[in-house]
Amino acid sequence: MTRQGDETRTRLIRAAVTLFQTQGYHATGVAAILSHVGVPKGSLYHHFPGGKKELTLAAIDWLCDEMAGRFRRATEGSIPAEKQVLRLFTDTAAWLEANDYSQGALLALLAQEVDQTETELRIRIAQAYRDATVQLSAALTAGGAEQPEDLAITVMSALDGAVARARAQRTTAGLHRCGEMMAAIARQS
Amino acid sequence: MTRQGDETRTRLIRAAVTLFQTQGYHATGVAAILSHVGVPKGSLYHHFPGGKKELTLAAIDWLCDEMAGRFRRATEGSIPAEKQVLRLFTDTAAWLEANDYSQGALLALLAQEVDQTETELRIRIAQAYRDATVQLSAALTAGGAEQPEDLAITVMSALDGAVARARAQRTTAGLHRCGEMMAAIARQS
DNA sequence: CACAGACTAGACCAAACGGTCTATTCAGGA
DNA sequence: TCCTGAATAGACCGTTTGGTCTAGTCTGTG
Repeated sequence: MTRQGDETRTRLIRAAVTLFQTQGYHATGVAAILSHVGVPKGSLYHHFPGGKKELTLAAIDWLCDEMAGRFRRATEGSIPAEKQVLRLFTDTAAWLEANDYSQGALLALLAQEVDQTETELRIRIAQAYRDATVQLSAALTAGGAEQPEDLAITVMSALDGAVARARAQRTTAGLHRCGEMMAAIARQS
Repeated sequence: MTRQGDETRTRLIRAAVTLFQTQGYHATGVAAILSHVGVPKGSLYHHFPGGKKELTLAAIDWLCDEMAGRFRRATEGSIPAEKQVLRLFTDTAAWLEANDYSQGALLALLAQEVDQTETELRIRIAQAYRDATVQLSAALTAGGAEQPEDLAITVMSALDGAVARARAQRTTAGLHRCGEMMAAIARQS
């Protein structure tokens, strides 16, 4: 099997995720991704003949897997839904602070940035939303939530929106206040 | 007073808001804004010597005024907070459908797209968030909410996040489900 | 050792980007 | 009427964009 090749491939994907999350899709040129990885153009178009678009699709898949893993891990301990929700917000807040607000909510970003005519990308993003919802919903069910799917959708939406606000204000205060309110819903539902 | 001039100025701002909302900041070139208004480059740089950045600042201010007006109007009738929240979501859903999901949550978009080093823009966006929160908070207080500010932050965040999801999925289902959950919080808080 | 395919390397391209600059048109006051 | 400054008009500039293409370099296998 290709060793060096696969390594380069995943490094490109991870760089794309990182850079898309910091500045968005359109602001991130392929040159930036390349220089971030330290790889010439030929490599990118070897691994992703479809160019930036194909790399983006791979990046969405990668993110999807990561979110799924994160939610699945939350299920294992049978933590109460309320705790799960609260932790989702506090963890995200800590993550934002740790990287000085340079990262963000990738799905929400792409969902709004990507042109509606780019059907392939749009559908993949929609699918990622669905997958994440299913995973989180399962975790919340295990945590005793009553309306797990509605709760999952609401929590994810609030989280995405709160991340955007936090980045502009460079404070996680709103994220924490939002998290407590959402935890309160989880307690009663 | 300049008549034609001011007209062109506001048309440029409105076009910027519309286009930023559909494709984001970086995907919208000045040429696109110009051709949307039907005005040559000279006019833009006459009214906004600072170029794209200055136009964006004006666009944020414009949006800020519109949001403020919208929330202030909600205060007038002393509508229960629960109804206000629900209507915020249903109105937004209707708006999204009406323009075929071409528009979106501008503040959230800019907050995540704009580089952290662009301090001036970032601060203006943060200020817009604050202003909107104060206005919505006031409306919710008039509607009998107990923790109006926390509720305002949470509702705004959920709304922004739900809009992003709705655009990717081209459905307002999530928006409505999210809206009902948020209305439930408003009822109890 | 040799060869085939995976992979790297970067020069090169047309198009589009934000922005500058000069020329021209237009309206209102002296 | 003439003049002045606001406003329009668009050619033009250097840079950067995503993408192509041709060479060259590894590496595992026969």
